[in-house]
Amino acid sequence: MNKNKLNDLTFSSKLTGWYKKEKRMLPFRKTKDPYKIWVSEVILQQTQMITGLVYYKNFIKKFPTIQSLSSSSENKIYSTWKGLGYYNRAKNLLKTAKILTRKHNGKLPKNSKDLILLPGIGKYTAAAIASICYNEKIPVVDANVYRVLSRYFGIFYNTAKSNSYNHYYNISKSITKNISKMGEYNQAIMDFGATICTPKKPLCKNCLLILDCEAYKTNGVEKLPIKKKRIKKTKRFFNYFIIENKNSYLVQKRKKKDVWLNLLEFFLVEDKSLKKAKIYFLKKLKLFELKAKLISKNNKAILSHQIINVNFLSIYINDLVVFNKIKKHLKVQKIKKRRFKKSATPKVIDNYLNSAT
DNA sequence: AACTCGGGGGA
DNA sequence: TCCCCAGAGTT
Repeated sequence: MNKNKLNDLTFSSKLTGWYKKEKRMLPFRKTKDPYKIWVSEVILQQTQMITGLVYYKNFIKKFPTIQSLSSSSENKIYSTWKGLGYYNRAKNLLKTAKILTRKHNGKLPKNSKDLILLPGIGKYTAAAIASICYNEKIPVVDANVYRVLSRYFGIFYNTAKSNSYNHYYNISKSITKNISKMGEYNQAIMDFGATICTPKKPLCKNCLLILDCEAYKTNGVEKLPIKKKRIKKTKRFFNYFIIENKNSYLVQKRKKKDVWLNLLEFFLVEDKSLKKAKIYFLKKLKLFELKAKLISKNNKAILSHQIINVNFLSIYINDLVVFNKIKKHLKVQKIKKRRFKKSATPKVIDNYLNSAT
């Protein structure tokens, strides 16, 4: 992003100017009652305005004050919350209401540091309540902030990273130095994000910031913010038993719907524990006098969706009769070593074969 | 740092 | 179907 833009304070001024004219009329905008702001912020966590509004009205009607909430029961609150989801929010509202009645003279703390100590009030909600109700100079960081700032300033920081909150918090701090009404600014950027700078099909034509928007300039509005969910790689543990005599291996073709379909491999026992795999293998053979000798450990196959740890164990069998018996028992095929080397095998097996010679 | 917690809106 | 939403708490 263009660092100079962080010193450009017109962004925040323009935004609050826009907000004064264009803000949505919402019930909790008519009040600065910290209780109502708190309830609205909790309801709107991960919840769109159109969904949350009805619940907000019902909730305030049933529980108009902290006292009425704290003296209620979990069941009664749940019935109001029914269908909204994230039920811990309701649970924590009650929990906090009781704490407030017991320890805080029945009122919410007046600053973000104390607010954040309460159950269900995290970084965002603490900043929202403190700035809106008490004009504390603390920016909120929510999904709207990620979106609006990343687009306007051209920020490619991955919002899926856990540090993204701090990243955007610091940027917000530096661009709001001239803002005196922090609560107004916070609501402005969120309202703007919800109505103009929307996730999909943003209304750029109605945007007063269009001329300075980095994403718009580069035709990349809908590409921001960046949210790279990293694919979680499942860990697997392959233990290959190399059953061999002088010239041949016993091998199998991979059939199941899985990685390496149709490739040739050694006899496989998939188990996190090498020891268990060994026991399983020898038991299956009923040949306890044989020894599976570990020859190569911790080879890795790193695929797009999984990491496969591979061990190789060797069982050398001179006796051709025994060799064939095992072949039949395990339902595997005999193949010349030279030929196996040329066959299509997984990369880890290729590596093994090449390193062994 | 990754998981889990929900349900609805909208494309 | 998938992505997204005025996040927080737990492990």
